[in-house]
Amino acid sequence: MSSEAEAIELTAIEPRPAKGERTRQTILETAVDIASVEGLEGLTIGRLAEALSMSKSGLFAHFGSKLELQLATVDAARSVFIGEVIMPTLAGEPGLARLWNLCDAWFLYIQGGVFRGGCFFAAASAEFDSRPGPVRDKIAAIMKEWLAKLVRGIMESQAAGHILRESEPEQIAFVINSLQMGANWAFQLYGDRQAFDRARLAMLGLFHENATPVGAQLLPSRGHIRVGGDAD
Amino acid sequence: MSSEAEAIELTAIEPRPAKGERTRQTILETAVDIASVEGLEGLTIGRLAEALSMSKSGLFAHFGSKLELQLATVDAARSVFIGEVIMPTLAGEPGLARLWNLCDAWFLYIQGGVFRGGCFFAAASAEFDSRPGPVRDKIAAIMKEWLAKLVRGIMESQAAGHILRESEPEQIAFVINSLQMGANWAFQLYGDRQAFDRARLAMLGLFHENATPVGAQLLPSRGHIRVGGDAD
DNA sequence: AACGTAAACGAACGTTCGTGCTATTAACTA
DNA sequence: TAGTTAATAGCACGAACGTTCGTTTACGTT
Repeated sequence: MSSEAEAIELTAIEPRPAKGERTRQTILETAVDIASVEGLEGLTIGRLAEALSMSKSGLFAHFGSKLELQLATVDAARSVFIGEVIMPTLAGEPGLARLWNLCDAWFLYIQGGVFRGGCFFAAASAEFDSRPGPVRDKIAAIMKEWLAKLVRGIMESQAAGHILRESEPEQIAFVINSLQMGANWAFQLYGDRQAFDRARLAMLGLFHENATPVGAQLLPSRGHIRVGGDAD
Repeated sequence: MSSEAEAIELTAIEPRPAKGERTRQTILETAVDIASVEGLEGLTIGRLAEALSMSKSGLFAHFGSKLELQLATVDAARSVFIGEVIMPTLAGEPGLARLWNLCDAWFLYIQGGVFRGGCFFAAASAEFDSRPGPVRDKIAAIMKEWLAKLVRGIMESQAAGHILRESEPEQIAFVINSLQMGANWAFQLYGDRQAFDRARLAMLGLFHENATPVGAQLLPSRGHIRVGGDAD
């Protein structure tokens, strides 16, 4: 883990980051970009160095091993995800409206092409789901964070009286996540932008099924989502 | 493509397959197994040869290039999928019952561990969705076959009066596929067998939403599916 | 301005990758 | 059973992999 870096960051009284840390950040930005397309194994030190116009060895010294590079890359992707999806939806009071915004932010995150290869973690978990080790563990933990975030949002909506108490939060979270996976899959493989409308439509249906009357009023009307745009 | 092999198979009047074809088949069985775990890029000629206790060059001669090996492997996986999911559900008359059986066969195909790495095509499409070329094209085409199969099943159910005419088949097929992706993802990453129950439950809900009264009677009752078993 | 450290480089390592050759063995045919 | 073709092995190649080394450049501090 990056305990060393964090310890340094804590002891230091926030000076402007050292040269090394700055390039490390630059490296990781490119690493995330490459890994989202080529995968975390396809992310090669040589290729990464070439993309950054620096030497393999100079780059390598920042991480010490490929494994550490992969872990750092996953961490960097997590930061991007948090900044892109989580942070913008922290404002607003807990409830169904905020939950919908969170889900919507996820779609925007994919549609906006934050990662060139689509959802970084969908790709990474597919790549590492059969490769035991620290990388897999980290990816699994991060995705659990996301699922837990969804579950929490659903429970908050229940507490606010927006979602039926008898609905099971884990079940709803599973379906939300599945629709996101499905949309990302269709978009990546076919460039199908309709998939986002389909997923949103299905998600709206899911929410309406489980919403109380007061909760239902917080959702956009079904008519606002039209499945159209480019097929194939 | 395997046009050469097919031509040979057609001109011959079905004698027992020649030695070459037999070993080619053996190679592909192992190739599919490895690729489902390590991916189609991780499927290395050296590793494959070692797993089969044969020489790299001897194995290589069967395909002529890595690309052809990958294409043949994808084709072989398709055959397995057809034998495991499609064929068993060809019997029975078109309608909602058969459609449900088809979806159920898919879950059994994953739960049964037909491929060690889970759904071969889910893994393959995630791996190649950002790598243009013949392999990607083939995977995309095969997955389109599957989606088309689902759409056809839904349309047949509409024709049989089991599914509402105003329901859009493509939308339903998208959700079915998403739930399958989601279940496969959760099972591969967390070993979560509950995910199958969750996906089945959601799918049953989807079908009930879109079913006519007569169609609804063809579905298993919601109570038959209990979410339980091992959590992670 | 000079020093000490941190960062980047260039070259080389042992492997493994995919892909050609040329033999040699095994399988089918006459 | 002999002869021919098909199948497999052996070896070598250039390139790229992750990693290590010693050296050189650049930065940050007194």
